[in-house]
Amino acid sequence: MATTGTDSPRERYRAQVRAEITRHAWEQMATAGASALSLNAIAKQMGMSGPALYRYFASRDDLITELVREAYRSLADTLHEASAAGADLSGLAHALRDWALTDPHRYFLVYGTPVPGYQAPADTTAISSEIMTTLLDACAALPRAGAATSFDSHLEDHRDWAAGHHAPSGALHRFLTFWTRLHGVLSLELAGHFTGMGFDPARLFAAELDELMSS
Amino acid sequence: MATTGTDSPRERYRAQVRAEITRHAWEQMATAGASALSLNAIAKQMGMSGPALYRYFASRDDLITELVREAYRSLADTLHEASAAGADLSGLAHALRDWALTDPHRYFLVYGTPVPGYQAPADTTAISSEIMTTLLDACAALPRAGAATSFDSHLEDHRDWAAGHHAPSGALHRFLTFWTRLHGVLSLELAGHFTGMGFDPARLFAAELDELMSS
DNA sequence: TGTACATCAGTGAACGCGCGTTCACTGATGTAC
DNA sequence: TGTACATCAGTGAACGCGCGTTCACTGATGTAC
Repeated sequence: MATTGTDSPRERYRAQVRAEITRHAWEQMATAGASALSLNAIAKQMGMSGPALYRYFASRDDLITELVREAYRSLADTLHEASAAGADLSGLAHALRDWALTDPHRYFLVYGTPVPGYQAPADTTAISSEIMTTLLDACAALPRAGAATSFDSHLEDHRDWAAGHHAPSGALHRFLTFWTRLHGVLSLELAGHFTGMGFDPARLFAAELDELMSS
Repeated sequence: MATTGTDSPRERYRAQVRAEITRHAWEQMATAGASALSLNAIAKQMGMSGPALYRYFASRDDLITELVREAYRSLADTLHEASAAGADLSGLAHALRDWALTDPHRYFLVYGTPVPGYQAPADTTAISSEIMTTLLDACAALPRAGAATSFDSHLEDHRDWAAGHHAPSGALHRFLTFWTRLHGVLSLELAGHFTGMGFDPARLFAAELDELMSS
């Protein structure tokens, strides 16, 4: 027993090839879109035969699931790191924006048009709530300005989703507006709906963020 | 010359069949998603052979283009009608929301994840600016509250997109926040990102709209 | 009103294509004594 | 250190499938005199 099962040469090799497969999958997605993802095309690009990929992924759906997982994991890590480096809610917003601009297709795979019939695996919802918690912490750390609204009290009655988090309902509300407003700007920007309009989307993002931080 | 060329029986029949094709196309889209749209499947559903559809659409891309056009046209008409019936910006927001909830796939076809390589035809951008104009009118009709921001003056320098509209930059700003914020809530709601969270998305939408109307 | 002709909707066969996936196999890599 | 065996990555052939699209055709509908 020189090496453990999880670190044997073969396991390491497997992990490398798996990573190379998903790397090519991301490239192909950026070129042809999420729906055009093809195992055979990826194999060809890697100089392998098509069936070879079945050593690494049980099916095409399995590969897509892995991509979704990678996308969630990457965003959660990005926010964790920013938070650990002392970023406040504004810092997290910029980390989110940078992450989205780095690879728009990755962003859309998580927050874009849903694929009918595709059901996200359980562990991605766990990562999703990691992301929520990080953002909620940052929201709760901000001083509360303005009076409580009727939506605040509605949230007080429906706060199960903020699993165990003790943030006041004002922070929950701020988290939701943070999420929806920044997603609104980002997704329209990434989808190209501002191209040709002339103004700088980064400044719209900044303006929305300003209002979020001071409300 | 009993009937004009645009109203001959044959032309009328053509228009009917075209409409039936797009009707089935929308159904298929709701079931299997935009990328799974298939001419052969539509033909089968209509009890026709596949090649028959080529009398009505030159190609699959041509059909998709028609769907995009229909979606834009439908939204523009919806907002026009609401506006003509005396709706203010808040009324337009509810018309938009109702329109989106009626057929989420239609909404996503216009504002969702872009299909790489697909270029919208010129006339849809014309309809798109009809939509903008209607919303801008409603924004300009609202009293301006709050001081001008630096983003307002940035917009003053880049207002070409508001083609010929004489709205003050504050109205342009309000239009952009209207668009991005409501799209943020709507798209996340329609994509199912709020399911299981417990709160009522309609109330979040209303809360955001309240803030838009009073800022 | 009736006949001759043109238009055009729809069919069925056929094309090439790339897809996901299976299967039996070869050959290299790692393991056990 | 060397041999015998097990594991497993990758291949090539093959499967059935549905796709978009073309083509030559039939038959019904509309038009012109």
